[in-house]
Amino acid sequence: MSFNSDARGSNRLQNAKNLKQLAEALGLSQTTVSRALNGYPEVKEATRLRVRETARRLNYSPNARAQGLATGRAMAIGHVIPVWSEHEMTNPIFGDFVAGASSCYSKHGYDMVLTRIEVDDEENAYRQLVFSGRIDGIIVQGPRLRDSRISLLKSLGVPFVVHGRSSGIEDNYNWVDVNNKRSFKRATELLLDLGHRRIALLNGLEYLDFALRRRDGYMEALSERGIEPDLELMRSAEMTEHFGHRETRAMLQGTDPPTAVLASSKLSAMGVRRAIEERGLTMGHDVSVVTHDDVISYLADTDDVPVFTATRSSVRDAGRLVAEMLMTIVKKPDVRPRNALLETELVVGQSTGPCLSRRLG
Amino acid sequence: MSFNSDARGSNRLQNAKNLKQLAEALGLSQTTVSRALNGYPEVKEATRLRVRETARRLNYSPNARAQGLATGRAMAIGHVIPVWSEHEMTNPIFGDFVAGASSCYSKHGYDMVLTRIEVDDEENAYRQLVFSGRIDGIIVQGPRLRDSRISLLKSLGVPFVVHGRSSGIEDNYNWVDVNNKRSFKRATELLLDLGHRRIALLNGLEYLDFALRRRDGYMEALSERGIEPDLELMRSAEMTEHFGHRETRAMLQGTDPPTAVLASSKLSAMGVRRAIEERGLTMGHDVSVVTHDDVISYLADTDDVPVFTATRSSVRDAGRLVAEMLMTIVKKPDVRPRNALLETELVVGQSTGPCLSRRLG
DNA sequence: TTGAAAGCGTTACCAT
DNA sequence: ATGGTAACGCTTTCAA
Repeated sequence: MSFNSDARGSNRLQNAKNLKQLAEALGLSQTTVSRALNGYPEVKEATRLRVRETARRLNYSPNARAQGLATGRAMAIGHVIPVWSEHEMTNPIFGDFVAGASSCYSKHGYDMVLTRIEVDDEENAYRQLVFSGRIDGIIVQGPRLRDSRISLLKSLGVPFVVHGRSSGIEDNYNWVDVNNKRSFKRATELLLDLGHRRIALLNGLEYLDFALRRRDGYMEALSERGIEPDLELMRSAEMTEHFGHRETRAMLQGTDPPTAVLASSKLSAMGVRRAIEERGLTMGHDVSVVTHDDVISYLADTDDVPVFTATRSSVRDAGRLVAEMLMTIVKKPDVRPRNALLETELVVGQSTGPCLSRRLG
Repeated sequence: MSFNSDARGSNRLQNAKNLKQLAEALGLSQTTVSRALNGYPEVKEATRLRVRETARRLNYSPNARAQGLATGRAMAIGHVIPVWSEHEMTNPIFGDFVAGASSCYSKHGYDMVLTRIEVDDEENAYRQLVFSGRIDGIIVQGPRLRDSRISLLKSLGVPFVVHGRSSGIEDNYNWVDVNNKRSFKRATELLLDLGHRRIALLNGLEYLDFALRRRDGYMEALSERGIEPDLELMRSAEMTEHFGHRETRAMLQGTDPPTAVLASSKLSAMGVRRAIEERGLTMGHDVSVVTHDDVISYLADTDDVPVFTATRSSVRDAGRLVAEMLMTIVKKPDVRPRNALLETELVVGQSTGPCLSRRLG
């Protein structure tokens, strides 16, 4: 019946699975169709419209692999989750950070590729990732002290932005960071001003650079007031609820317990709270707690109650910012390294908040 | 100077950027090298070893785009973040779920591609994603009532697994879900057994299927005890801390406040707690709170204190399971639809826990 | 056991 | 303004 359906109604095709079919249906060459679709100026406006319309009607959508092969661009950014053999290191902030970053990418038409990389053969894995051609740029998470990835990625010639910094690296590189040292110094000073002398620090894993900076700030504040740091009050591990609970309990059972706790994350602060309440003590009365998530700004999230927690949106903003920076570099690779130091703001309302209320001494 | 460097020291190349160069360095054809690297049986073992060694030495790594173009496989799985124009819907569980899933993918050598899709033109976006060839399979998150994506993806012929279910869909499809209805029914019954009659439900957005199921369970438990549900006590929105705080405060200010709150997420439960304490009431004494994250099992996370929270690892396990299922389907597309209903377990320790302690009546 | 050559779906260069 | 054709880097027949 429908013999020769090709010659007669060549534009009555159901679907165009590739450029060739679409071009045939239109009676145009692949070249022209490609140009029309990609907005090249040399194509007649009428043609462009007809091409667009037909492409839509035939449900055509380009093959990203082939596009990438031809252009050298992958239209995707890689985020790497470092995996230690011991612990999995799931960053509690991860979700919001990713949400912010990916919203930026999608604005530019980019995708986000998540890869887990074993820290053991990191070098090889990054090399493979870069040469696989799946990505155009990389976000480096959780930089360590003198992190070797920075020089590696530089030598590979791939655009990258580091979320955080790596102490001990002389080279220039792109980074976005929070002023961890300053904010922990200020938080410690705040507690000192309130009369506290036994201030505990529940820090993240101290091979991560941000944790080192936080400890520095804490130590500096103490030493400037002539207070000897007590190693009993300085604990460091993955920032889980369990960690906060365990260490706080241990410290409260000690001979000279802390009157304040500086917790490195919201999650561990929850554990701190639990330990305090278990002991029949009251938060903000018997023991003060200051939380610090890896954030841009500390905000009171309602008008009348000051709380010291990372707002979800601030983390998202950090993701967005890092991504935005990478986008500009990817699109214009010859820009010089840039960086942004986001000052942490401690917003303290009334001293009647639930966490931090008691003035000692 | 180094003219003809190609012919003389052909295997003294620094790096092989593609198969061609590697083959030249080895004095073999691309075909043989490809076969050697991909473990085809017809290649001599000595050759394979030599090829592997040289590939390593010359830092060769295959181009995934070209591989994908040639094989039709992308070695990547797509996760879609649905975006409503109004709110961004960042699932608090997202991070751990992704961590679990990606650990499964990496075990199989797959990557994970995150895409944001505007709910407005969902159909088109999914179609593009599939035909772009960037992915071999899709994880569907946050299914709605009679979710149209299921039939769409089926018709597109792409392997997919749904995290959750969609009520009203007759078709078979692959899914992994928690027994939301049953667990909320049991949680409600638990509170009823303790003598509570005014039980509030802080539910997630009720166009999401899981929230509907939870409400069903809550309602069924009430009706079986002959209790009329009070719409004043049933609130539904995105599960944020702010939501928990706002609604709880409103309810506690009402004429007939609840004596117990069933919160749909840990985050909103934190808000509930804050509202309770602001009012000078005590958790577990004046008001009981049961939290339910979207989890597999409810576990007491220490030996001596029962708490009703989602453990992070359980969410991770869910991600792993969903991914594992998709992997088997992707590798063997002709398997029949399968699904898994993960029973929620309520572990209740002593009734002396911080959240749920008071026996009324 | 090895190799030559034809795809895979695009884009980009060079004509016209 | 449009078309032919050669890349892009790999896998996979088909031959030898």
